[in-house]
Amino acid sequence: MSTTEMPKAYEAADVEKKWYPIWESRGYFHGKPTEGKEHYSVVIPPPNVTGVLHLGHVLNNTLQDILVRRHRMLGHEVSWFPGTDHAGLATERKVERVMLEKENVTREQLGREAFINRVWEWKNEYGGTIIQQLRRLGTSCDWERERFTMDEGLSHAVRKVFVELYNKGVIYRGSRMINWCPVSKTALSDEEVIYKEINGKFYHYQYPLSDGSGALVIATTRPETMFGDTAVAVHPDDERYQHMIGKTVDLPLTDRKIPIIADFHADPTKGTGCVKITPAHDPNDYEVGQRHNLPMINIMNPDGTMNSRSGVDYQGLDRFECRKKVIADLEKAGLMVKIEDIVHSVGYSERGDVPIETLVSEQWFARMNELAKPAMEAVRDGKIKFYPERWTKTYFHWMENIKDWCISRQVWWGHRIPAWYNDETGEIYVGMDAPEKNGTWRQEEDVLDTWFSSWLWPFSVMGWPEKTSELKMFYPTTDLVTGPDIIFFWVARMIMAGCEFMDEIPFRNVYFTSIIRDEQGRKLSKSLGNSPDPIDVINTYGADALRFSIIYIAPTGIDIRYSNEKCELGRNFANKLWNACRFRRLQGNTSLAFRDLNGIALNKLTPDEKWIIQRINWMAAEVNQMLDEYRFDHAVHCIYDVVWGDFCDLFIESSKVRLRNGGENKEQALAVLDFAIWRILLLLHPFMPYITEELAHQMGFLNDDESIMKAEYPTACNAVEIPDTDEQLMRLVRGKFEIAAAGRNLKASYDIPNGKKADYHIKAVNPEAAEFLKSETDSLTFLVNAGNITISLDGWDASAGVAPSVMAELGTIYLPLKDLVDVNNELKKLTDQKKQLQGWIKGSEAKLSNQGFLAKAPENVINEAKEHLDGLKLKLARTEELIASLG
RNA sequence: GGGCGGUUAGCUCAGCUGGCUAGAGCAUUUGGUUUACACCCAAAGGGUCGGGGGUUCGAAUCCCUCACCGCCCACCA
Repeated sequence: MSTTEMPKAYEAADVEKKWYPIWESRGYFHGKPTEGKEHYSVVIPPPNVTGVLHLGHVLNNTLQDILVRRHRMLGHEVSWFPGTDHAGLATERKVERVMLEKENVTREQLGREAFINRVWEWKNEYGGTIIQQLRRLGTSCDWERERFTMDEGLSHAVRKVFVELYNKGVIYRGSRMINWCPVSKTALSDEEVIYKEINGKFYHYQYPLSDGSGALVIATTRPETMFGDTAVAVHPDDERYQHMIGKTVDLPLTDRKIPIIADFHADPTKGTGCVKITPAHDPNDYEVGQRHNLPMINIMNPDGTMNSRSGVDYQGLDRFECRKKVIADLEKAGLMVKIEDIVHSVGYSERGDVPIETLVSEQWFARMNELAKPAMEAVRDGKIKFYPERWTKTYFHWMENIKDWCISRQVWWGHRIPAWYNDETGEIYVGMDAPEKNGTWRQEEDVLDTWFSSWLWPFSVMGWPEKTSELKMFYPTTDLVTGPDIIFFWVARMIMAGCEFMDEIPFRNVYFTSIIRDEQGRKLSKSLGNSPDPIDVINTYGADALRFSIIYIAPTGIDIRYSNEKCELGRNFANKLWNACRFRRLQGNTSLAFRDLNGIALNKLTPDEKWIIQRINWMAAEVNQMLDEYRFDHAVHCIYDVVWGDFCDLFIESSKVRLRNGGENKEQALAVLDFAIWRILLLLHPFMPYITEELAHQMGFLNDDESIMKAEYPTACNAVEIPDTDEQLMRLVRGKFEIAAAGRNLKASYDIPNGKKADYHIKAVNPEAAEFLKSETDSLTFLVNAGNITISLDGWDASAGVAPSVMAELGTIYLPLKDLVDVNNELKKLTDQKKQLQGWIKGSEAKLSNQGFLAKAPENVINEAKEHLDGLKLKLARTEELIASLG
């Protein structure tokens, strides 16, 4: 135990720096598979290896750390599997950008192999940033088990899964309509496309009939795609165009003729009812093309410029430049009819932030509908539970409509698809390693979608496909904590992968975190500049303060409005706790024995002491229950209220009397303080790991080689039973504090400084209250900072001077003020009070004379209502008495 | 178009399966050098619980409906 004086204010920085390395080096974070022990495990949602910590990570990882630390203290064998994600496209683009800025080199100039080496170098140098930042937060990850999605082991798992699914026919290669990002020049999955409402134009223009009998007017938002048109469609039942079906039109700006076809896709109520069909560049048109056997003309290069099929005048133009030229040329040709303003949604690439192109391309896909079935069942059966439960709805909706997953990406950084082509024979070989057969084999250039490794994470981190003891003891994991934004990307796919490859769900509970927004409700983003750096916050307020605050303000299931100032709450709380401990230290005699009330005769405890022990017991039960229900914010509120409101404001204050008096009482008081503090520190540790560890040592509760991390977590089961502690006693203690507050209130109302001692009289409501209050006179005198307090069953004798009063549960407290009080004022106050009481009584009586209420309300509610009415009547009587005494 | 969430004090939010006079923090006002803490203490003011309807003895809470805000999915040639 340190013997140095505790500073007046808690300084987080030094404490945090001190403890983390101690915990880590002593191996406290490491979980070992152990037969016969209860195991608890969590896998981290692996942050991007290029990432830096943001508040989303803070919330997410604090929640996991709370779960993990608590389970460790409950005596379970715990492992929190950490790691990072290679984040294919994101990382590739980041390194590319740095290379371009610093050396003016593109990845193409460098070549595939050299570029990949560069990414590895970059990863090795900067990839640890977020991992170090997580340590600052205090997360107790099992770092010995840290993994990276492109580790050899995990890559092996990816290849194995790919080969297996290919052999089962789940994975196939095919030419399909996909989402294409012209900036990243790669295919994207449907989930990587973000739709934005944008202001656009709706162009109406003519396609002249080839026989010269007139023209069709079509309407489109994308005129530049007309070079890929292979038909114009009208609805089969559309009267206006019946006679034209089967004819052809001259496609303007080209020398092609295209047919007019009848297809129900054409909506007579939209635009002109005529729609141009571009099968190679629009999903709906693709379907129409399939139905009518239309040719597909791809008119675009991978970078979004027009190719030679667009004609010499347009080829090479960017798609949006081309649009302008097409419009101008149509106008020149006199074919443009009108241009309308329109708001429509356009798909954007998540990474490139440019409009994507839908086009037909040769890609690798995974059929998901069969994989989805057992995964849906697992959630439907309750084997996997979602918190909040409503997210199951989103899950089912997606799973029921699941589409094939485009898993190939035209980037270099990632798991290269284990497929080889023989150009001579046209064979395709898919296997764990390159084919040894004769002939020239060329490996597939594409890599897999990042999520194709993430979906294996819960078992690949444990060494799958090897049959490891980790898998045996830690799989399935218990809890998963993640954001609802990746329910499709990750959560659903992990469930499918677990069911498919492990024949077992990957986790039992999924807790979906809130999304953090700024004070105006906007999403946090770098470009808006409204995304605070958590490391700055930690430096300013402390990691514990950040953790505590963010949980305190995070409602379950709805968005959080965050601002740095809100961390003051956690900082202030930490400081409050620090000073409560500091107060205890200043009393001397810290003893290890006291933390467990050893050597203290429990039957001699004072009512206050019994009361605080009960409160602590209650808090322990409550916190555990709240955490079992994943109601983190409630758990934190509960601790805050009991520690600040009950322990500091009431108990510590009232204990000062006993401490001052010394003797046996003092030792007992110290022991109860120690007991309360120790339990508070234990309960709080998962939320505020640093300060609780520091204080546990400062207070002498632990030896230097011990840690609060390894102590037993308080629960309802290990609560301390205190003799002669019933509800009635609790009520009396509460009542005493209430009277004290009433006494202070009187001083404040009459502008008497609290520092000035004043005499009081208390009229107790009954002999029991009188007896109790008398036994607590010292305490009351101190709490009110009174001179002299008389307690009896009689009211204040007004002949001795006017005494304003306040009523409380246990009695009425009078502050005799002689000439300082205006009697009329007092009378008015009391008359108002009387009126108010009469109003309440009237309401209460009305309720109790309501036959319906008496007949239908449950008995306890009726009894409570009666007691309440009695209480009101008593107060009214007391009020009338007071009025009479003044009159 | 379909789904989900939100609307309670000036602000941010509690309020569980309906049941005493709807709570907390911040902010505001007032007072305070009581031997832990001004990152503090004491006290005060402030809400017809988004509108309307219904169920019920009783509704912030359950149902219907409308409005507004936000998110997700589908679609918008």
